[in-house]
Parts: sequence; structure tokens; C-alpha cells
Amino acid sequence: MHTIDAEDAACLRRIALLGGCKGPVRLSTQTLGDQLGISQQTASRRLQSLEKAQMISRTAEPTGQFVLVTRSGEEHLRREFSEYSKIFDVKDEQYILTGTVISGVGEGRYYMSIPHYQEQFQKLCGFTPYPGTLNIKLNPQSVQIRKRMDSLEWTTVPGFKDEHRMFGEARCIRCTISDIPCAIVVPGRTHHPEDVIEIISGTQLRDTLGLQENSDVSVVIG
Amino acid sequence: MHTIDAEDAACLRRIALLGGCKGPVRLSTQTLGDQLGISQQTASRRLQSLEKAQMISRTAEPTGQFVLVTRSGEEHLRREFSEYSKIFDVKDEQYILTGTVISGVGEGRYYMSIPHYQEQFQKLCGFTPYPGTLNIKLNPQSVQIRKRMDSLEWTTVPGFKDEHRMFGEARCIRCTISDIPCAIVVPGRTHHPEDVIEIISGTQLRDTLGLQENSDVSVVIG
DNA sequence: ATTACTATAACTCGAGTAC
DNA sequence: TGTACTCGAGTTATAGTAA
Repeated sequence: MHTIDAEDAACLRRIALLGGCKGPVRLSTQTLGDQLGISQQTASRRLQSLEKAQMISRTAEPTGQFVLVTRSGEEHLRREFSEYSKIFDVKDEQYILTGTVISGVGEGRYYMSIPHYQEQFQKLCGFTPYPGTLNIKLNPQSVQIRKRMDSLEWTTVPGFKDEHRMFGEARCIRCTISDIPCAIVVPGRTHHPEDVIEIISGTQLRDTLGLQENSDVSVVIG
Repeated sequence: MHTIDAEDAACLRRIALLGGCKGPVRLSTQTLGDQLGISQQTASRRLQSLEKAQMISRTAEPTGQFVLVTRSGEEHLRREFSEYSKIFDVKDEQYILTGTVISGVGEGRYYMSIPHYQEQFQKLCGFTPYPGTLNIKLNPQSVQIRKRMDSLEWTTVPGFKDEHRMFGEARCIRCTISDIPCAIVVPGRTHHPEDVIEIISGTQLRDTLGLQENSDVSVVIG
């Protein structure tokens, strides 16, 4: 199997864009060079290289040449095409946040032990939350990803009032950690640091996943 | 607009395949080099080059680094993806963005009242823009659709310079709202929130369509 | 373990040019 | 017009290292 370098691949793609997969195209080395931003000489060399690698075939005419992408040339292009398909197909709604486990202030435990919230999360997320939250300090890049996630659809967990006080609403979004269903919870009122997220789940994630302080975790959303 | 060479592009594609568009990926220069068939040193240089071109961002950890494909990196990949789609005749669908009207900061009004831009848009879109833009907050699904649209053919409106300052370039693409010809305009330099689009048209869309704050709108492209 | 610098060897580019 | 050769300048890769 012949293999070609990235520059030759870009050249092959250009030829295909000009119709080289469908039939022979008249293509001068000067024209090709102009389109790729390289010299006529370099374009000529590229064509020789692609021909040697059996990615294209050429027929010389006194007035110029005709170029055709061969079967293996097309196969090469289709393999690259499928790489892009992989990059973008699944991707659309999926986000991954990475960070490390840190200890919270224990507020999460308090709220998650309140029956109202337990019922609501059961209804909205499909699990009764373990009374406690896993706090994750996001890596700086994940903070950016986290911000983009504000444009996703979050579920609102309504607040309520008992005889003593008001309990605020919260937003949550379903996610998984190592395929365990979880949810990111953002309290409505308190001002959360933007580089920390709180995770709830039906089990105690620290034990289930063997997590300790500073363990690396990946949270998959969507 | 930054541009990158074919080798760097191959490197960017590899990072995306490893999940770099979804979230930060831990990636050593050695591993990357192995996957691309190049040396560790060269992989290191490629990452530096991509970082400089703002196609990726990196965070260093003592144990290694995390790499993330930036928005313009993803846009680059989507443009290449669309080239392959053209080669293999994946038919261009129609795109529909839905969202609600929000008020902008009035910047649009300023730019659309500048004769240079008015002339350019007249030439490129077929109407002289009303001095003002309609800002639409996209619903979450439409944000995803909007991203895919990066692979469509956008018209570039060149920037210019007067005696006082530089005016940046912009991209636009024709569309319709309730069959009224419009265009989505994206300023070249400023970093736009990804869930908001700006629409220009020959008429004042708010009045013509009876739109108010939070009115639902559908934008049809293609 | 990492990343990335420096030095040098190896390539690649395009000007000039032949056909 | 074409394509493609040679050759010097410039660029890029890797080995050897440092941090």
C-alpha cells in the first residue's frame, strides 16, 4: 500500500474538488499551483508523486494533460472523509469535562438529604440522589467547555418553602462518569465558582469509582 | 484569519479524532508523534504551531498536557469536512435556525450605517441593509445546527480603513425570515457568543414582521 | 515522566531553463 | 502554451540534551 504525505493529500483533494473523481479533468501545473498557493514546479512534482503512489493517472496531450483520481486515490479520500464524519457525527451534543476531585463544604450533603429535592431529582434524573455531591475542580480548558454548555437545555428543579425557610431552585443536566448516570447540579442562588461543578448520582461516586482527593475524572454530557 | 499548512492540519485532525473538539484530551508529544509517524520533537513543534495559529489551546500539568481544539480550529475542520462532502456529493440540506428576538448592544446599527458596509452588502446580498441588526438567541439545538453551517460557503465582506481607524472584515450568508431576504452577519474579529446570531435585511425586520422582544423566529438558510 | 531547545543533516521549494 | 529537469537557498526534521 502506497502512502502519501499531507501536502500530496491536499493536492489530491483539490483535484477531486475539480471533478477528478468523476472523470478526467484538464489541469495545468500552473493552474493547480495557483489554486494551492505553490509554484508551478512544485505542483508538477506533486502530480508526479501522486502518480507514483497510484493516486492519480495522467494522459499527456500536446496542449496539456488530463488528470483522473484512481480507485485507490478515491479510497484514500473516502478514508479521510470518514475521519471527519467521526469527528463531527457523534460530537454534536457531546461535551467532556475533565478535572480533579476536591472536597466540598458539605452543603451538597445537606440539600440532597431533603426529601423534596430527592423526589424532584428522582423524577427528573431517574435516580434518587445519594445524599452528598462530588465536587470537581475543572481543568482550565474545561471551564471554557462548561461555559459553552450554558446554551444547552438544563432542567430546572423548582424550589419550595417549608415552615421555616425558603429553598431555592436549581438547574441540572444529565451526564455520566465512567458510564454511571449522574447529573451536574447548579444551585440557583448561591454564586458558584465557575471552575467547580457538583455532581449527584444514585450511588456514592467516591466509593463506587474508588476516587480520592485529586483523582482525575471525566464527565460526559449528552 | 490564520491559515495553517497541510502537516499541521493533519495534526489537528488527529487531535479532533482523539476527542479534542469535545473536551480537553491528555496527549503527550510522544504519543502524538507515534500516531502521526513523526518524532516527538516534531509533534511538539506542530502543537506549538497550532497553538500560535489559535487552532488549539493547551494547559500544562506536571505530568503532561491537555489539548483542546478551539472554536476556530473546529471551524477549520468543518470547512475541510465540507470539501469532502462536495467531492462525494453529499447533498446540501436546508438549514433552519430557531430562536427568540433579543436586543443587541446597538453595534450592529453603527456598522450598518457605514457607507462602505452598506455598499458591500448591497453588492453581495442584493439589498441595502437597514441600519440595525436583529439579534436572535438560538435555542440549544439550533446552536448545533449553526456550528454545522460553518462548513457552508460564506461570503466575505472585506474590511477597510479610513483616516481614523480600521474596520474589520465580516462573513455573511444569505437567508430568509418569513420569505423576506436577509443575511446572517458574523463580525470577523470580535468573539461572538455562539448562541446569538445577527440578521440584516433591507427592511426593519422588527416592524415588518411585528417582532418584539422574545418573539419566536425561524431563519431559513439554503 | 514530561516539553522543547540547539545544532546539524536532510529535505523541499522555486528560479532558471530545456524541451 | 505545456511539463519537468537542475541546483542553490531556505526550510524542516531529528538526535542530543536541558529543564
